[in-house]
Amino acid sequence: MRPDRSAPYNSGDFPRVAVTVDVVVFTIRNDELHLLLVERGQEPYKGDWALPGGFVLPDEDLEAAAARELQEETSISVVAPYLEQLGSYGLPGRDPRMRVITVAYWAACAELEQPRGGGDAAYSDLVPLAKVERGGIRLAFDHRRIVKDAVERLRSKLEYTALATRFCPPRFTISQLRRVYETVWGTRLDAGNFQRKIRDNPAFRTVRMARSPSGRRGGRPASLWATPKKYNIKPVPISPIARRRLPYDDEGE
Amino acid sequence: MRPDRSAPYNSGDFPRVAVTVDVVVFTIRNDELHLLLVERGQEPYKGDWALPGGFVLPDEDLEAAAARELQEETSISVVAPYLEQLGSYGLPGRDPRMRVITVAYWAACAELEQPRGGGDAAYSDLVPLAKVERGGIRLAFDHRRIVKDAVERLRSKLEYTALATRFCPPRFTISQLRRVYETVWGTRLDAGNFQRKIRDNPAFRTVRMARSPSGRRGGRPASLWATPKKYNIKPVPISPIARRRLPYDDEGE
DNA sequence: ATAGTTATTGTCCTCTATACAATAACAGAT
DNA sequence: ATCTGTTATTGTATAGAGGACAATAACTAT
Repeated sequence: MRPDRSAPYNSGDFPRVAVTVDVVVFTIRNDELHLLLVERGQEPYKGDWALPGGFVLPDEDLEAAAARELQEETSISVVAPYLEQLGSYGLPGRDPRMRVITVAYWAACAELEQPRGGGDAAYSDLVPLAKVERGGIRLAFDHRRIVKDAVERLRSKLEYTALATRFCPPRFTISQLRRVYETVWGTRLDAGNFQRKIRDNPAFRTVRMARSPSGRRGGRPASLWATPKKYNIKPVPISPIARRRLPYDDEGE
Repeated sequence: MRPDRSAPYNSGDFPRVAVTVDVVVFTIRNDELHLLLVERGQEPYKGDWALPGGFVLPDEDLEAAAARELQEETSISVVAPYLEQLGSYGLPGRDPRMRVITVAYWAACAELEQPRGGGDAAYSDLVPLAKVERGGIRLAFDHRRIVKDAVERLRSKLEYTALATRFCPPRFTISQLRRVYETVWGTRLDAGNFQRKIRDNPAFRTVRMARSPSGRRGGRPASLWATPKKYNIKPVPISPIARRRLPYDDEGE
């Protein structure tokens, strides 16, 4: 007997579930991809790390809820974050207390301030993704799975959008942008070819007459580029070593 | 005042929402892309068409719920359907009766039986997508939006996966496969080049020694291919006229 | 055998990605 | 000022992918 969608609702004739949003917040710090996590102060999973998140409010859109969680956890310093829905996770038992379905989002932010420890929410911190992937961090609920999916989405999205700019300040050089790709993909890219890719791609825009100061060690000053408003760009593989693909592995029929 | 995720739950301390799944079922019939829709027998939106869907049961995974809805609506005839989560839709007010968040899925099926009219659910039918896109079908709730997103995902996914095979019977010819691409994308593809793409792509597998009978009008018999187990393939653009892309349109900075 | 039809392979040509070399424009030391 | 080291940017040559279109193969029907 399933409740029929087309029947009139009687309050209480549908299963009781709670809906939350969780956000995987990515940022780059010291040329390393980081994740924003909060330490759980309560059971279950007390002492483990978790994604920032919480209930969706009665009159709040899902994306608004995700944006709110992002704001609450990162204070004022978020400059034009990119926020996208990742998917929903609702395995029965993923939360031992009750049926909770979570709508996961992920965000890409330029340099974040160091999260202040306590406050309303639990203690929060930026954690290197490498540490999480290596298993050096205990994650609550099914958050490891969510992080894994988010990372895959992020890496893949760099290939065919201008999203990488969201990890950069409003004005940046092509070298800085290249570092983003190299950091997120864990590869090295040919500087010359990368330059050309960006220059010729209409999704990326240069700022006239603007040049960055030369670095501490000299070097020709680079011209400055600005983050575009939209992220979809011609699906031009960015790079010489375009992201390494796993070998194809369809086993038999 | 937001309910804090890390606080212990008291039953009732979280907002009351219902969670449903809706499924966008695609199939190809007579070289035309069709959608499975059900006619609503109750208010709201009585008489309009809606996606098949319903509540998620208390101990049911989201994907299981979607698979169940797909089964219930298509009877036994679904051969190895492809089912994937599309995303969640939860704008307050999308259902006038109460707060309902729906997790949308989409499916690609080989030829379906003609849906039997009444039964447990409302009257259901296969509707040409073209008719929906043209506005010739009134869709309930935000289902038009969901369909739009699903169509975009489907079209895009054909580009870099072997998903198109799911619209074919277990054994098919390359020409049949090409018709799938042409139908879904609304384009014409060069038969020779398409042939080569499939032949050289390790994701697609031919069946040794098997040949299709020649058509009613003669013609060289084609060799037969089988649907692969996995769908991810090298991201080789399938085609000469690889799917038309919209021109890039980032306006100013 | 001939014509009509569909499947499959060949050919040529253009465009793109890549490796790698060369040049440009700076800082700092001499 | 000149030289050296460093970073940015442009050039060049080559291999490969994708596409237009021609040619061949293998059937059915007459």
